[in-house]
Amino acid sequence: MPSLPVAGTNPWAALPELLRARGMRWTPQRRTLIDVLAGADGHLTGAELVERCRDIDSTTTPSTVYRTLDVLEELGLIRHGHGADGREEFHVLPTTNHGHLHCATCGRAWELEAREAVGLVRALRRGRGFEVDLSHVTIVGRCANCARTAAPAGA
Amino acid sequence: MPSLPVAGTNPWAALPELLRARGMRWTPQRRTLIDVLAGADGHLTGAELVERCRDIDSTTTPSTVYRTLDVLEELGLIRHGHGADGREEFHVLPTTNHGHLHCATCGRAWELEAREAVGLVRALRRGRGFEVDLSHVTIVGRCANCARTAAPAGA
DNA sequence: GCACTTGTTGCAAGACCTCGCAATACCACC
DNA sequence: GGTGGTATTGCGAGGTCTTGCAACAAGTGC
Repeated sequence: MPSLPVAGTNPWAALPELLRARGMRWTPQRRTLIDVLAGADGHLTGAELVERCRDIDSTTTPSTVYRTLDVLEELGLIRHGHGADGREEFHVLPTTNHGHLHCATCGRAWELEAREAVGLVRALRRGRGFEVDLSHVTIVGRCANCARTAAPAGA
Repeated sequence: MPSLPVAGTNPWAALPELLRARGMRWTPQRRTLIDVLAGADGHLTGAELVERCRDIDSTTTPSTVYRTLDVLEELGLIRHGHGADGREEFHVLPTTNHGHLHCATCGRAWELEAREAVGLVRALRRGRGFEVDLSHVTIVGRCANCARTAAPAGA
């Protein structure tokens, strides 16, 4: 299980050590991706990440970025989920465990706080023994704005 | 909004009429897809559907299948969501509105019944005015089996 | 400082899905 | 049954992401 860096310190700074401690390596390509991640919090798609890495180092290849993202996720530094269109979305430094809300009409996204989902999480645990990974959850629907504008859905 | 065929009748049989009533057309390609859908209930990925259509008619092209699926979804005959890996999953004849539960470890999937999610749905409606589209929801986590086998997750 | 081990990279191929465009063929109407 | 409008198809190109493989280079020990 990921041993997260001490809270309060800059987790990116500790990454080279963290990698080496696990027999992994600190490479220029990884540094590039970290630079991008450190400078951008919030939600990013895989493609965006690749593009920003290319801005810094034009030789960046997608496979390296995606593989490094896997590593970072294993270390607990990022989380990924899937947006409403199934595209990957990465979330930097998930200090609070949360899911996502996605409006199918306007495309905007919000964070779904753990306390909002606690009922569902508990119900599934009790009823089925199912452990929800909230960070991976994307709830699709219609936001207040779009629900008002459009006619209410039939079903 | 979709005017569903009368409950109890075979909705596939009514499809040609339903299409024509909307100025749409009944084509051999669509018939092929319907044959596949009628013979397979449950959850299917887009790729699976394409493949099965090719078994019947080897000239089937993916774009046609995906476009027909869009049409069928508009008519309310199928629903699509995204599995844990972000791949599209189609659900045939959604008689009950439900979401999906997906185990990230073993890959199995279950249906998430509306009553299990009612708390979340209500909370989001009250708190944010957000209307959840349950059929599009996939909750990822670990099923009872896998949760028992593996060490419990840290967070 | 140098050689070695092996984790990483970059490439190429491929899977899945989308989109624009020209050709086709459904089907409403006469 | 023939005709015409237009929904639909098939193709090709493109975008996102994954995987296998050979070559490379980070970090270790001498």
